[in-house]
Amino acid sequence: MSARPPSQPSGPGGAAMAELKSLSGDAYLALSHGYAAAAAAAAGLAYGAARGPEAARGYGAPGPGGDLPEAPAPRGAGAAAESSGEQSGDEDDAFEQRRRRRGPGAAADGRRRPREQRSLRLSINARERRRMHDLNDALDGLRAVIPYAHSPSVRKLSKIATLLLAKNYILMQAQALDEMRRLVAFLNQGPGLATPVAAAPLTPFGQAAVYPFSAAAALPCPDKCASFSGTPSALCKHCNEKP
DNA sequence: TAGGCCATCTGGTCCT
DNA sequence: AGGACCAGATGGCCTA
Repeated sequence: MSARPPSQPSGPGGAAMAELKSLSGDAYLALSHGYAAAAAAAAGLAYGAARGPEAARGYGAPGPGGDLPEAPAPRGAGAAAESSGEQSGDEDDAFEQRRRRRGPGAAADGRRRPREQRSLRLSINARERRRMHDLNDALDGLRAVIPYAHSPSVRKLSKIATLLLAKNYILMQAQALDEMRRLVAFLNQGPGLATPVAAAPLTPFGQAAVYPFSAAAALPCPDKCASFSGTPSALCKHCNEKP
Protein backbone atom coordinates (compact mmCIF):
# COMPACT_ATOMS: atom_id res chain seq x y z
CA MET A 1 0.00 0.00 0.00
CA SER A 2 1.75 3.04 1.29
CA ALA A 3 5.37 3.65 1.95
CA ARG A 4 6.61 1.89 4.98
CA PRO A 5 9.91 2.40 6.69
CA PRO A 6 12.50 -0.29 6.14
CA SER A 7 12.70 -3.05 8.65
CA GLN A 8 15.44 -2.99 11.19
CA PRO A 9 17.07 -5.79 13.03
CA SER A 10 14.97 -6.56 16.01
CA GLY A 11 15.83 -5.00 19.29
CA PRO A 12 14.21 -2.52 21.58
CA GLY A 13 12.68 0.07 19.38
CA GLY A 14 14.70 -0.86 16.32
CA ALA A 15 11.81 -0.84 13.92
CA ALA A 16 10.24 2.13 15.60
CA MET A 17 13.52 3.95 15.18
CA ALA A 18 13.43 3.19 11.50
CA GLU A 19 9.93 4.52 11.44
CA LEU A 20 11.05 7.74 13.03
CA LYS A 21 13.84 8.02 10.48
CA SER A 22 11.27 7.93 7.75
CA LEU A 23 9.82 11.19 8.97
CA SER A 24 10.48 14.31 7.02
CA GLY A 25 13.84 15.87 7.78
CA ASP A 26 13.12 18.54 10.33
CA ALA A 27 10.71 16.54 12.33
CA TYR A 28 13.08 13.64 12.54
CA LEU A 29 16.09 15.73 13.38
CA ALA A 30 14.20 17.52 16.06
CA LEU A 31 12.35 14.62 17.53
CA SER A 32 14.51 11.58 17.11
CA HIS A 33 17.04 12.92 19.56
CA GLY A 34 17.03 10.89 22.69
CA TYR A 35 15.17 8.07 21.11
CA ALA A 36 17.36 5.43 22.63
CA ALA A 37 16.71 6.74 26.09
CA ALA A 38 13.04 6.91 25.35
CA ALA A 39 13.01 3.36 24.09
CA ALA A 40 14.83 2.19 27.16
CA ALA A 41 12.44 4.07 29.36
CA ALA A 42 9.51 2.64 27.48
CA ALA A 43 10.87 -0.84 27.90
CA GLY A 44 11.33 -0.26 31.58
CA LEU A 45 7.92 1.22 32.24
CA ALA A 46 6.62 0.38 35.61
CA TYR A 47 3.73 -1.71 34.53
CA GLY A 48 0.91 -1.77 36.91
CA ALA A 49 1.96 1.44 38.58
CA ALA A 50 -0.32 4.43 38.85
CA ARG A 51 -3.87 3.45 38.47
CA GLY A 52 -4.85 7.02 38.44
CA PRO A 53 -8.05 8.80 37.61
CA GLU A 54 -8.35 6.68 34.50
CA ALA A 55 -9.21 3.78 36.70
CA ALA A 56 -12.31 5.56 37.86
CA ARG A 57 -13.34 6.51 34.38
CA GLY A 58 -15.47 3.50 33.85
CA TYR A 59 -15.99 1.98 30.49
CA GLY A 60 -19.48 1.16 31.46
CA ALA A 61 -20.98 -2.18 31.92
CA PRO A 62 -23.04 -3.57 29.11
CA GLY A 63 -26.44 -1.97 29.15
CA PRO A 64 -29.21 -3.11 31.39
CA GLY A 65 -30.27 -5.52 28.76
CA GLY A 66 -26.81 -6.99 28.69
CA ASP A 67 -26.50 -6.07 25.04
CA LEU A 68 -22.99 -6.29 23.79
CA PRO A 69 -21.74 -3.69 21.38
CA GLU A 70 -21.41 -4.74 17.81
CA ALA A 71 -18.03 -6.31 17.44
CA PRO A 72 -16.05 -4.47 14.80
CA ALA A 73 -14.98 -6.52 11.86
CA PRO A 74 -11.66 -7.97 12.88
CA ARG A 75 -8.74 -7.49 10.57
CA GLY A 76 -8.05 -11.15 10.61
CA ALA A 77 -10.59 -13.84 10.11
CA GLY A 78 -8.81 -16.25 12.37
CA ALA A 79 -9.41 -17.84 15.72
CA ALA A 80 -9.52 -14.48 17.42
CA ALA A 81 -12.46 -13.47 15.31
CA GLU A 82 -14.42 -16.62 15.75
CA SER A 83 -15.08 -16.01 19.39
CA SER A 84 -15.77 -12.32 19.29
CA GLY A 85 -18.95 -10.56 20.29
CA GLU A 86 -21.51 -12.61 18.43
CA GLN A 87 -22.67 -15.82 19.96
CA SER A 88 -23.38 -19.04 18.19
CA GLY A 89 -23.36 -22.73 18.84
CA ASP A 90 -20.11 -23.10 16.96
CA GLU A 91 -18.54 -20.45 19.10
CA ASP A 92 -19.61 -22.25 22.23
CA ASP A 93 -17.91 -25.36 20.92
CA ALA A 94 -14.79 -23.44 20.10
CA PHE A 95 -14.87 -21.88 23.52
CA GLU A 96 -15.11 -25.25 25.20
CA GLN A 97 -12.31 -26.62 23.08
CA ARG A 98 -10.06 -23.77 24.01
CA ARG A 99 -10.96 -24.12 27.63
CA ARG A 100 -10.05 -27.79 27.57
CA ARG A 101 -6.82 -27.07 25.75
CA ARG A 102 -5.77 -24.71 28.48
CA GLY A 103 -6.13 -27.55 30.88
CA PRO A 104 -7.15 -27.68 34.50
CA GLY A 105 -6.78 -24.59 36.54
CA ALA A 106 -7.20 -22.39 33.51
CA ALA A 107 -10.91 -21.93 33.99
CA ALA A 108 -11.71 -18.58 35.51
CA ASP A 109 -14.55 -19.75 37.65
CA GLY A 110 -15.44 -23.39 37.90
CA ARG A 111 -18.56 -22.70 39.90
CA ARG A 112 -20.36 -20.98 37.04
CA ARG A 113 -22.51 -22.91 34.67
CA PRO A 114 -20.93 -23.06 31.21
CA ARG A 115 -23.62 -20.84 29.66
CA GLU A 116 -23.24 -18.27 32.36
CA GLN A 117 -19.50 -18.52 32.13
CA ARG A 118 -19.58 -18.09 28.39
CA SER A 119 -21.83 -15.07 28.63
CA LEU A 120 -19.59 -13.50 31.22
CA ARG A 121 -16.57 -14.18 29.05
CA LEU A 122 -18.19 -12.52 26.06
CA SER A 123 -19.04 -9.51 28.12
CA ILE A 124 -15.48 -9.25 29.41
CA ASN A 125 -14.14 -9.62 25.90
CA ALA A 126 -16.41 -6.85 24.67
CA ARG A 127 -15.29 -4.54 27.43
CA GLU A 128 -11.68 -5.25 26.72
CA ARG A 129 -12.24 -4.64 23.02
CA ARG A 130 -13.91 -1.34 23.80
CA ARG A 131 -11.08 -0.37 26.09
CA MET A 132 -8.53 -1.08 23.40
CA HIS A 133 -10.55 0.90 20.88
CA ASP A 134 -10.57 3.85 23.25
CA LEU A 135 -6.85 3.50 23.64
CA ASN A 136 -6.44 3.50 19.88
CA ASP A 137 -8.68 6.55 19.57
CA ALA A 138 -6.47 8.34 22.04
CA LEU A 139 -3.42 7.35 20.05
CA ASP A 140 -5.07 8.69 16.91
CA GLY A 141 -5.66 11.94 18.72
CA LEU A 142 -2.03 12.03 19.66
CA ARG A 143 -0.94 11.36 16.09
CA ALA A 144 -3.10 14.25 14.98
CA VAL A 145 -1.21 16.79 17.05
CA ILE A 146 2.37 15.71 16.68
CA PRO A 147 4.34 16.96 13.71
CA TYR A 148 4.87 14.39 11.05
CA ALA A 149 3.65 14.01 7.52
CA HIS A 150 -0.10 13.46 7.75
CA SER A 151 -1.10 12.27 4.38
CA PRO A 152 -3.00 9.35 2.92
CA SER A 153 0.13 8.24 1.13
CA VAL A 154 2.10 7.98 4.34
CA ARG A 155 1.56 5.07 6.60
CA LYS A 156 0.43 6.13 10.01
CA LEU A 157 2.85 5.94 12.88
CA SER A 158 2.95 2.77 14.86
CA LYS A 159 1.88 2.93 18.47
CA ILE A 160 5.38 2.84 19.85
CA ALA A 161 6.64 5.42 17.38
CA THR A 162 3.71 7.68 18.22
CA LEU A 163 4.51 7.58 21.90
CA LEU A 164 8.22 8.12 21.42
CA LEU A 165 7.68 10.92 18.95
CA ALA A 166 5.21 12.60 21.27
CA LYS A 167 7.62 12.36 24.15
CA ASN A 168 10.42 13.94 22.16
CA TYR A 169 8.08 16.61 20.85
CA ILE A 170 7.13 17.55 24.39
CA LEU A 171 10.77 17.69 25.42
CA MET A 172 11.57 19.84 22.43
CA GLN A 173 8.73 22.25 23.20
CA ALA A 174 9.80 22.49 26.82
CA GLN A 175 13.33 23.26 25.73
CA ALA A 176 12.15 25.92 23.30
CA LEU A 177 10.04 27.51 26.00
CA ASP A 178 12.95 27.53 28.36
CA GLU A 179 15.19 29.18 25.80
CA MET A 180 12.54 31.75 25.06
CA ARG A 181 12.28 32.60 28.75
CA ARG A 182 16.02 32.98 29.01
CA LEU A 183 16.03 35.21 25.98
CA VAL A 184 13.32 37.43 27.40
CA ALA A 185 15.14 37.65 30.70
CA PHE A 186 18.32 38.56 28.90
CA LEU A 187 16.68 41.24 26.83
CA ASN A 188 15.03 42.70 29.89
CA GLN A 189 18.26 43.10 31.82
CA GLY A 190 18.94 46.52 30.46
CA PRO A 191 22.08 47.99 28.91
CA GLY A 192 24.00 48.41 32.14
CA LEU A 193 23.92 44.76 33.05
CA ALA A 194 24.30 43.43 29.61
CA THR A 195 28.03 43.05 29.39
CA PRO A 196 29.00 39.52 28.53
CA VAL A 197 30.56 38.90 31.94
CA ALA A 198 27.79 40.40 33.97
CA ALA A 199 25.16 38.80 31.83
CA ALA A 200 26.72 35.37 31.85
CA PRO A 201 24.52 33.82 34.53
CA LEU A 202 21.40 34.77 32.63
CA THR A 203 22.46 34.27 29.08
CA PRO A 204 20.53 31.75 27.12
CA PHE A 205 22.24 28.40 26.66
CA GLY A 206 24.24 29.22 29.79
CA GLN A 207 27.33 29.98 27.76
CA ALA A 208 28.27 33.52 26.89
CA ALA A 209 30.84 32.24 24.40
CA VAL A 210 28.25 30.62 22.20
CA TYR A 211 25.49 33.06 22.81
CA PRO A 212 24.73 34.64 19.45
CA PHE A 213 24.03 38.04 20.97
CA SER A 214 27.22 38.38 22.97
CA ALA A 215 28.62 40.81 20.46
CA ALA A 216 25.48 42.87 20.71
CA ALA A 217 25.29 42.70 24.46
CA ALA A 218 27.09 45.98 24.94
CA LEU A 219 24.82 47.82 22.57
CA PRO A 220 21.97 50.02 23.76
CA CYS A 221 18.84 48.03 24.17
CA PRO A 222 16.93 48.92 21.01
CA ASP A 223 20.03 48.30 18.92
CA LYS A 224 20.69 45.08 20.72
CA CYS A 225 17.19 43.84 20.09
CA ALA A 226 17.28 45.04 16.54
CA SER A 227 20.47 43.10 15.96
CA PHE A 228 18.52 40.01 16.84
CA SER A 229 15.25 40.45 15.06
CA GLY A 230 15.73 43.46 12.83
CA THR A 231 13.39 45.56 14.93
CA PRO A 232 13.19 46.47 18.61
CA SER A 233 11.64 43.62 20.47
CA ALA A 234 8.07 43.75 21.64
CA LEU A 235 9.10 41.41 24.42
CA CYS A 236 11.74 43.78 25.76
CA LYS A 237 10.56 46.24 28.33
CA HIS A 238 13.42 48.61 27.56
CA CYS A 239 12.43 48.82 23.92
CA ASN A 240 8.94 49.75 25.01
CA GLU A 241 9.91 52.24 27.67
CA LYS A 242 9.21 55.86 26.94
CA PRO A 243 12.46 57.89 26.87
C1' DT B 1 9.76 -16.10 4.12
C1' DA B 2 10.93 -13.52 8.25
C1' DG B 3 9.89 -9.85 10.98
C1' DG B 4 6.96 -6.08 12.48
C1' DC B 5 2.57 -4.52 13.73
C1' DC B 6 -1.91 -5.19 15.10
C1' DA B 7 -6.52 -6.99 16.99
C1' DT B 8 -8.46 -10.09 19.86
C1' DC B 9 -9.01 -13.46 23.50
C1' DT B 10 -7.82 -14.83 27.94
C1' DG B 11 -6.60 -15.39 32.88
C1' DG B 12 -4.69 -12.99 36.64
C1' DT B 13 -4.48 -9.03 39.70
C1' DC B 14 -5.90 -4.86 41.78
C1' DC B 15 -9.32 -1.49 42.99
C1' DT B 16 -13.90 0.37 44.16
C1' DA C 1 -18.77 -8.84 42.84
C1' DG C 2 -17.77 -6.38 38.97
C1' DG C 3 -14.86 -3.45 36.34
C1' DA C 4 -10.29 -1.82 34.80
C1' DC C 5 -5.85 -2.92 33.74
C1' DC C 6 -2.14 -5.86 32.35
C1' DA C 7 0.61 -9.21 29.89
C1' DG C 8 0.92 -13.54 27.33
C1' DA C 9 -0.74 -16.14 23.45
C1' DT C 10 -2.46 -16.51 18.92
C1' DG C 11 -3.16 -15.60 14.26
C1' DG C 12 -3.74 -12.35 10.23
C1' DC C 13 -1.86 -8.78 7.22
C1' DC C 14 1.85 -6.32 5.17
C1' DT C 15 6.49 -5.24 3.59
C1' DA C 16 11.37 -5.93 2.60
